[in-house]
Amino acid sequence: MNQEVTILKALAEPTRLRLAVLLALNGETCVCRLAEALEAPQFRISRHLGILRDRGVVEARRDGTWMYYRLSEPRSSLETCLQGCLRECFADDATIQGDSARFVRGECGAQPPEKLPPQK
Amino acid sequence: MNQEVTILKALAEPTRLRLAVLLALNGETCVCRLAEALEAPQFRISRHLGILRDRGVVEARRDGTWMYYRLSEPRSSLETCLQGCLRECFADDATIQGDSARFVRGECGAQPPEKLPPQK
DNA sequence: GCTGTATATGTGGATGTGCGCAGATAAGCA
DNA sequence: TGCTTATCTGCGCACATCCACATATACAGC
Repeated sequence: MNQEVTILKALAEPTRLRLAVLLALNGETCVCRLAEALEAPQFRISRHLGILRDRGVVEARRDGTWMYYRLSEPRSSLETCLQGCLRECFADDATIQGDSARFVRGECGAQPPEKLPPQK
Repeated sequence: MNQEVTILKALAEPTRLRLAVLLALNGETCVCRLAEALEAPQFRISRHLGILRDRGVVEARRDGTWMYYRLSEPRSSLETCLQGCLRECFADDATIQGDSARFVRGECGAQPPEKLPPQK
């Protein structure tokens, strides 16, 4: 029960929900691209990714200077269900559409060469 | 997006999550039975049901002195998905099992005669 | 009207949460 | 070593949230 509440709390915040949806839709992504997509200052993105990681929603991988975040493997049926929601229930949302459009454009100056494998 | 965050916030609290699961599993229920099942003071149950109603998660019906609460019809794909989670993802949870056991026993002194139709 | 039962709400206090700023850390490279 | 880029974090402020207590409302029956 506490675990479930923790996960719901993690997603019940606009910045974190947008990050989780982007990661669900696009797989492993670096912080700077996420900051760009959300048009939010990098320290805010980093802070919220830290919270998501703390609560087991995402995992991180360092590659040189870059940090790549992705959704964790679900550890409960609730997590499985919620990840399904993230992928399927936000297609119509205007904010998410804007985030995705900026994500695709990806003006993020320094992309490390040929990384970013599509997740799973 | 705001709507979605509002609903997640509504469920991201232990008392409210337990209430929502009970309503998802048992349909329309009066406040006193919910208070019994959760072993929580009535004013706390009432307050949280008010919050859930405020955010569109549940609806209420008055019958004399009693108030009956039930889950609202889903208004978005996220709500549909979450109601599925409420029904299916908490069977193993110890807290929920305790709530359900007390709910079935239902020592709630005054039941209004032959009400409580199974939901939907 | 008055009384009792079921439910809701105003209040104050303690705790939690998100924000921005500024500065810290970490890795790559000259 | 020192400089740059990418990322993280300590701090203080503002505001939201949860709680328990006490009180208020709504209805039923006398």
